[in-house]
Amino acid sequence: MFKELNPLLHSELRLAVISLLISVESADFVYIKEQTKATSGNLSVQLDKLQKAGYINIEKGFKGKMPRTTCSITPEGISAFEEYVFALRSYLGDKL
Amino acid sequence: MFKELNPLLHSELRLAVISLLISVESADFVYIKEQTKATSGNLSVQLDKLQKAGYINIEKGFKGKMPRTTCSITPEGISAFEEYVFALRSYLGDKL
DNA sequence: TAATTTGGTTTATAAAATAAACTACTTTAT
DNA sequence: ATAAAGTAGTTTATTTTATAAACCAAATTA
Repeated sequence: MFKELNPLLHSELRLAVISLLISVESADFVYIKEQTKATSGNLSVQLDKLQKAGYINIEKGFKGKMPRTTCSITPEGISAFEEYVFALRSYLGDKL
Repeated sequence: MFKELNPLLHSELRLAVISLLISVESADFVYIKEQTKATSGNLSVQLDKLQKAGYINIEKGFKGKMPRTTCSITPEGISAFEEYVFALRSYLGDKL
């Protein structure tokens, strides 16, 4: 009846991050923070979880002298997102 | 960019309950428990939250001698669900 | 009448989200 | 040169949520 919703993606902020990254080659911390309106702390924690799950890559470098954290989605991240959306349908009926 | 997801509905079990109730006139505790595969404790707690939010009605009665808890969705529950689905779209792009 | 089952509720524990505080540095102003 | 303010985050602490475990009352079955 109802399919399981991947708890890693069933989180407003993590879902927003994945949703953002899926349509773009990469995005940095600051940009993601702006788009999602997350606090730095929350974003930092959630990016970590997504990375540990293998859903995103995080690269740390510098833009000039300033630190820069760049994120991109992995193939596993893409398929996890697609499965999540598929599972969601079982909850939304014809609404979606 | 990303719309806020009503946290009361952004919960696997509560979403399943609402999803179930929206397509039916009413359903009792045992039926909801079966369909959602929830434990009694979890279901009891989540039904309470939905009721306190005004999203569902809970009627307690008896079927013969056995207690029976019957739930139905309210108009507020319906519109909250519809808004939730609408907000979700902002996360799902063309996937849905 | 003694288990066992049904239909739950309450309480305790674990996990998650969020916010606050902190670190390390850079830029700007004095 | 130094202090103040800003950038880019991380870490830690607190609150909130979700889940599970334990419990309760009544009914049914053996």
